[in-house]
Amino acid sequence: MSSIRELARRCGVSVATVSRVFNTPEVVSQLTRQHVLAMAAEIGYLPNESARTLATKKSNMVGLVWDTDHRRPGWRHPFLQDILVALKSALSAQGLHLLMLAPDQSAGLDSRQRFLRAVQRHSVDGVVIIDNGSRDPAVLALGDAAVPCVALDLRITGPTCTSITSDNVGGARLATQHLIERGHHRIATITGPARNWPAAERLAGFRSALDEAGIALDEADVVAGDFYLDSGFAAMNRLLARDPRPTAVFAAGDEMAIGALRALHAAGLRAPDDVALVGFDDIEIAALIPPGLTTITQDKTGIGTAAAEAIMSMLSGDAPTPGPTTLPTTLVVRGTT
Amino acid sequence: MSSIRELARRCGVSVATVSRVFNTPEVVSQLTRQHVLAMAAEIGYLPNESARTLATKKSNMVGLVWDTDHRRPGWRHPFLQDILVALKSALSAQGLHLLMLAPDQSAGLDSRQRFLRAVQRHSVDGVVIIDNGSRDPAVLALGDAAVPCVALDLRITGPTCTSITSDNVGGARLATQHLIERGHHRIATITGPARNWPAAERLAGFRSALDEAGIALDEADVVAGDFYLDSGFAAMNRLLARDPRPTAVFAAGDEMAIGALRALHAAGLRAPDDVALVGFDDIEIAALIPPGLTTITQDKTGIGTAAAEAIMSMLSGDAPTPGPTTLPTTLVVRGTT
DNA sequence: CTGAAAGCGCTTACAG
DNA sequence: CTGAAAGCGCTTACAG
Repeated sequence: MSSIRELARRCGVSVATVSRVFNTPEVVSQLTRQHVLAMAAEIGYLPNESARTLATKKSNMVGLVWDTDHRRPGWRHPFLQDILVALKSALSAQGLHLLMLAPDQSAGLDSRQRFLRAVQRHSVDGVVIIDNGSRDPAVLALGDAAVPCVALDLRITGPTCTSITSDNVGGARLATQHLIERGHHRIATITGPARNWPAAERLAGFRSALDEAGIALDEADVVAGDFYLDSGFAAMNRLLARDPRPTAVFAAGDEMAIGALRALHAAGLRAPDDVALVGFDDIEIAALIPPGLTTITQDKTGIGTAAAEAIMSMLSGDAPTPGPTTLPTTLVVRGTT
Repeated sequence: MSSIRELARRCGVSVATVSRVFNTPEVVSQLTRQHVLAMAAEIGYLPNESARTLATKKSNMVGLVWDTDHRRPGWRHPFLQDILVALKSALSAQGLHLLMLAPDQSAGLDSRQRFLRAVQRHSVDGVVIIDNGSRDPAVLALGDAAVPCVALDLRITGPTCTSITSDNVGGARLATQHLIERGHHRIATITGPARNWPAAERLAGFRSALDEAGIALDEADVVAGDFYLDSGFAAMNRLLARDPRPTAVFAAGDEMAIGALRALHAAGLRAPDDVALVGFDDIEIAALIPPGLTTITQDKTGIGTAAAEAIMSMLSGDAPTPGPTTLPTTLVVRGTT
């Protein structure tokens, strides 16, 4: 609460000097430095961040654009919490705060402007964007903000923008190849929403692995889900209704895989004997649900850390990585294959 | 980027007038208001929040104190994400941003000061504290900040502080009574860490329900876990080693309950026939893991919303609710009982 | 090594 | 309904 002026007065120095002991201590004499520091501790002086931001144009805050409001009810990022922990930890280690922005509420804005304006008003040093799972890429307008910007699982363009995502193509290929190695040659897939970037990549990886193995794909074996459990259930039911039915299924997300597993059980079938199943994500449940879901692991902590590093690298003047940064995925074999 | 001065100049009015059209529009003539607004849109003027905060001492930011760094590795709040979504949504609806604070990095601070200082420097309008699961209540110093403050699952004192938690006593009683109604009279419990507030309450609820039913409790049937899966596994093994063994177990957290279930299976036993089991939390897995975990539901969204409401109510001048605000818990019966 | 002064971009009594 | 002016709490050339 006590201001720099008060502290300066008590120390008999100018506010400039006080400012220097907090910002460029090496430039002030040891004696005055110690005096100022001691007095600061005594009266509980703490520099006001708003004033600093106003004066320096640097806020030490990274904006987080995460649209919790326009979501379909029930939407839930499968492992956002893990990403957030890693992101916040890495940022915190550098003294950067993470500002979860509320969309600007001015009347007459389309949703894609609301976050952009919130970003601009707050002098954040950078922004990280998390896929909101909505069909409306409200958020892409942020490419226009002249601020370092990293998007997770979302394509974004702009001179200060970059993206981070898992190796979805590679992961899907691993999953598919694993099924092939298990001897399957009639392999179906349950996909995510067509316009979702990771979903598209996983489908592409699936196709390419099949192709490479010379296995033909019946398009009726490609059934669309929406990443939610229920859609996996429904999709598996459609697959089971086929005659003959596929002997293996690659579900492009663990939640859907678990829905698919339920459909199997409901039909009196079991994995892997009747149908082999592999998922994608490696969420906590995957290891816990019997017989254990074979799946592709995303490096959740790595994603959060990479996002922080991308921001910080741009903050220190580097150009953004041109293409998306892709994190390795790995196969973890459990009971369903 | 264009400042209020620039906009004023272009409109031929004073900066005071421009400020008024954004803050108290009803006080300026319709004509100038429209003119200013139009010009603002044209040149892309947006008020600078740091400057506003500096001038008004109100930041429209709520600080979030969530210590991701001092956690034991692997610690993971079982449903923080759900709380966060609700909290952020409710805050956003009122135009409040959520600032995830990095602890102050000044040398020579003990950890309990770091967050307090971060709070003080940022002129946040309020702060919400999330239990960091650490034994060191680093965070309790925040009771000293002269700022509205709500803590989740954590006791905090101070003239501007209040707490929010689930009805842990009531929930534990429900769980225990349910077991009693199922005919059990030898009921054990797996507890959380003794100094954890919800853990203590759940144990108290468990005891009181037993008491009320005139059922004696062998203290060897109270075994301590730490809320993690592995501790549930270990605890159940200890319980199974008893002779005779308990016929029912109340685990004070779902993760531990799932660990307990695994221990059961590993011993070739099943729930509910050999041992009945009820958990606490109702995390996603509870419904998914066969045979379905009977548990106590916490209102995760309600907790986040209540936190936002408590803050906002204090922001509008109300005194903090004196005691902790307690959210109802409910029993959901599934396959393990 | 230190100080005086201007400036960062806003808000808000105070007059009119 | 509007403007001139002081003030919010800092930083940073510029001099010395």
